[in-house]
Amino acid sequence: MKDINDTSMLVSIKDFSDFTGIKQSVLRYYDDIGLFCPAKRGENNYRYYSLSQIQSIKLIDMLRELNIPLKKIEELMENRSPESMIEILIRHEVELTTELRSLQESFSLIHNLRTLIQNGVNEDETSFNIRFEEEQRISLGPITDFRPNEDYHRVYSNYYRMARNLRINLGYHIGGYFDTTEEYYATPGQPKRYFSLDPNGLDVKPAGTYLSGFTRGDYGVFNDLPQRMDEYIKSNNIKVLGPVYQVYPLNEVCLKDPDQYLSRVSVRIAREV
Amino acid sequence: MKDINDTSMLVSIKDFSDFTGIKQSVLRYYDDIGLFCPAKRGENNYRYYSLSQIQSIKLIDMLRELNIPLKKIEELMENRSPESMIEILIRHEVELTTELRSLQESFSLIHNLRTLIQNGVNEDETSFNIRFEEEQRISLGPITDFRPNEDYHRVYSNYYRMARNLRINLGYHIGGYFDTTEEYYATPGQPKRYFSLDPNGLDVKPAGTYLSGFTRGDYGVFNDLPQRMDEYIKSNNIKVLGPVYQVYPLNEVCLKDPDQYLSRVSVRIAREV
DNA sequence: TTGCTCCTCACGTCACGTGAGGTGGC
DNA sequence: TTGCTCCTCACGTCACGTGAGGTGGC
Repeated sequence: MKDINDTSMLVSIKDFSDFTGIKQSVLRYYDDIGLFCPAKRGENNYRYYSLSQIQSIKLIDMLRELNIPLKKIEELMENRSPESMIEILIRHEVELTTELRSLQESFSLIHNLRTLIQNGVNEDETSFNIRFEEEQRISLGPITDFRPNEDYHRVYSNYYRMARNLRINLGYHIGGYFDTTEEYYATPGQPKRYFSLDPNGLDVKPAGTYLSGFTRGDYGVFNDLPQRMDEYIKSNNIKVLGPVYQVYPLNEVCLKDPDQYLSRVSVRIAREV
Repeated sequence: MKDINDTSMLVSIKDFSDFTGIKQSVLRYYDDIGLFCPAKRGENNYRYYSLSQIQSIKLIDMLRELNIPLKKIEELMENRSPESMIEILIRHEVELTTELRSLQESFSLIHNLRTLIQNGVNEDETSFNIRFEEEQRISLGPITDFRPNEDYHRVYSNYYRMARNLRINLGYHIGGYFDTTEEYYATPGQPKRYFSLDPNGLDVKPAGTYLSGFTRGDYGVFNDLPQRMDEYIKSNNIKVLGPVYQVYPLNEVCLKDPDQYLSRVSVRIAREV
């Protein structure tokens, strides 16, 4: 007969693992390094955990999820007191909020990227299309300083360097911006500015009706898209309003062959009547 | 003279590391295992990364943050296509939302715990106090089946087992609940129910004025608190309204010595006139 | 020459995961 | 006896981190 008072609150490693979701191997490891030991050892050397230990291991697991090294956690649990615990918990409330913000950032980055790729995949890239587009937040970079006939490399590099100082998030897709279609036709490889599709950006690509055309090829390759767009606009009597935006819905993020990259050039136009 | 077109978009490992926030050692490691290689190697074997690789490494870093093994990520980048990328991104948008939810859960767990401990630390535990308390969500467990004079061990264990099936989160603090003060005075070691301080719980501890008393000691120890409370209520002519809640603001989570655990018993009363 | 960045190679480390081989209660 | 859970010990592994020792351009 066992002493009920002693053992009914004690559970085997399997049960404790089931209760808490912490793997048995992890529990054994924590015991080995002295971080978290079972309340009791049986005569057969079995580990027995008390139910009230659940809250402690949950706390340890949370601190570990916050990437605190086990050594630190051990130190902390060794010297625990209400005051020190409060201090630690406050610190991690703060860290958790920044964690949450960074996860939300990741989410919007992934979401943005997917939407962009889907746009590239779903479009009929052989012809122009006209569509209403919602307002989109972006980060516009400074005015570029292209020399005549210079390719994009130097200026684009500078954009990257400046972007860091301007706190422009370079994880988002980067595109080219032109003030007018004329500017685009004249120097299609030399955007007036670069911009980042950052949903927290301070600038905005306005909502409106946009005309979009496509072409395949590596960065800097625009083929005959400018001429085609000019002709299309003229022959359809389209009234062009806003700036021109160039993005690469399909680039090295989802393609290996640069010749297959897909760029889209879109310009805001007056709504058809 | 170097070919500007070839190198101006290329940056050293240090610059690339600075741009992206990915450590040099990590970049070398990714190159070693073939996950992410520099766009070019110099004649001196230096690694040169192209700026357009920033988006790719950002994506890789995000996938890694989602705990995807590098082997999988490599596989994925190796066979990347717009379609496969869209699929992966959608899957991780879903995972990120559950991640976000679990972080929020962690946050409320930590916040709850801290508030509880702070209550324990800040109170004058030698006397009773009367205070207004906000409504608090909780998860009430089923009615307990104590035998006469039985201690809490068996019943409390059963609560834990049932809690799992009832989807009560055992990470939150657990307390005892009594319907009336009489019930508490009669059997202070045998709550009518147990409950969890789960902010997503379906039950509620109502807002109102509460009388609280304290005592030190291990789980199940109540000393003379019931008598003291009875006397206090009678001699101050307090009108008792609601149920009695018992919690342990200071327990093994923040203390090593069980004799120092602090329990608080609070009961809703009519507001003083 | 000096300082700086870069390289490879080898070994360490952190937090486990995975058997292998054996015990013990129903 | 069988199946199940538990144990220890040793080794593997994943994703790096950390020198040691050496190169190369301004």
